[in-house]
Amino acid sequence: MVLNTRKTKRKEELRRLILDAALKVFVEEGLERLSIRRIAEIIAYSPTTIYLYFKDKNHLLFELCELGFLQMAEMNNNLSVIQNPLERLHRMGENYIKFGIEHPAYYDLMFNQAAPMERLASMGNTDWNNGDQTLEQLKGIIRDCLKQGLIKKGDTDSIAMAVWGMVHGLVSLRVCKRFEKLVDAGNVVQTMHSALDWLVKSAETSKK
Amino acid sequence: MVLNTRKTKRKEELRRLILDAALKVFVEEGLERLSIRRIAEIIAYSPTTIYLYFKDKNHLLFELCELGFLQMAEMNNNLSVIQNPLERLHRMGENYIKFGIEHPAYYDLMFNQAAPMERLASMGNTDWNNGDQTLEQLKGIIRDCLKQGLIKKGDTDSIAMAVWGMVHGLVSLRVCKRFEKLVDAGNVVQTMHSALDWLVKSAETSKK
DNA sequence: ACACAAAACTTAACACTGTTAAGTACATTT
DNA sequence: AAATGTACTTAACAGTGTTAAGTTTTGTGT
Repeated sequence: MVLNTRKTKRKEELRRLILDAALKVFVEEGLERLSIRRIAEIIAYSPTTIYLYFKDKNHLLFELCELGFLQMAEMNNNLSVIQNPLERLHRMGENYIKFGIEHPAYYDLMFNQAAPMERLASMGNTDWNNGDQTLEQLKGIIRDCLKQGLIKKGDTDSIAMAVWGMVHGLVSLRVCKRFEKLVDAGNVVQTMHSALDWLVKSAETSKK
Repeated sequence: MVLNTRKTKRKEELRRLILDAALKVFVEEGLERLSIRRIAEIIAYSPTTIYLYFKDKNHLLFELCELGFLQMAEMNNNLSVIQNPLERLHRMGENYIKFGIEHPAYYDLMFNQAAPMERLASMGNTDWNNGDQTLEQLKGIIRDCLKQGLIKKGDTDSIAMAVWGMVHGLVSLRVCKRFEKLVDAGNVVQTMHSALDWLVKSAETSKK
């Protein structure tokens, strides 16, 4: 028993070592430079050893994704203290943008790359826990906004997808290097925020 | 002179043959299966021949992008007949969604993949004509909306990025297979449209 | 302490990828 | 007919993910 846990612990340690090395490479050098052999080199093991801990590269990338979602969820811890649902919605959007700007490699992997989703597909798993969880949080906030009459009436799901779609679209354009070609490089973040501001303000019920 | 044009014509023909083959592969089998060797096999030439017509794979992909933008621009030909700028805005969004749904491989290449943009970067070209052109068209429509007081006052650029961001975000989530994991597969397109409807309605000045 | 079994790890290889240097075959010009 | 230039190919390099088979290390029971 004790031996068993110690054994699994050792296994967990190398697993973690692999993930850390992978993280380091793809954050510092980009996803295209993240190869099995490159990871192996860093942790000073043979490339094939990695396959004893991860079924294939997609599985490894998927777990990096999970780490990313963990970090994103952490970033949203500051939401609970905000009383006003509309403000909470606004802040969630700002958090999202912040995450994308600060962790573009993570973001790309979590939302743009095909590889991590292929892991899900290969296991017959049709739903996507991490994405769903974040979306549910967003929907909850929007429901609160609707309940309190802070935004105009509408279908929760449609509004949620509109809001998420917009922030994702902005971050995605930036991460995929389409944004900076169209807006002055210095203004990118500012433009993203003012677009979000406009959206929230548009959705708001005119109080008067 | 005549010889010269005939010669360049022959060159153009093989160029086009390569692009067509590339198009066929990446539309039917996906971008990851589009390799130089695969193209060469289809056109029955040696792989290296392709390098006589395209500097590298990024240049080839960039030109596929251009074809995509051409097609997208064609799709927007139906805008000019619409008198009401707000309706025109709405339709432009619908066109965008339609394009993304009908040509996911093209869309991925045009907006998500790094490769085509690397061509621009490698040539020191910092701006992005095709994207800019589409964005300018959008801005023009928004300016018309503002001028006629059809939407609430706001900065043209911010509104443009909000609108483009949203439709791009939705299409992008769908193309990258994040959408269908969160919404019933049958409802994807419908959800996208109702999100767009909500946005346009929110932006609209309440007439009464 | 020793033999055996199981776990951990490596070597070598396969089938791919983009890309380039060098060589060949053919058409055109002189 | 010889020389030049164009079009194309062969062979190779350096890299990728991945697997089968072999080796080394570790743990266990006697």
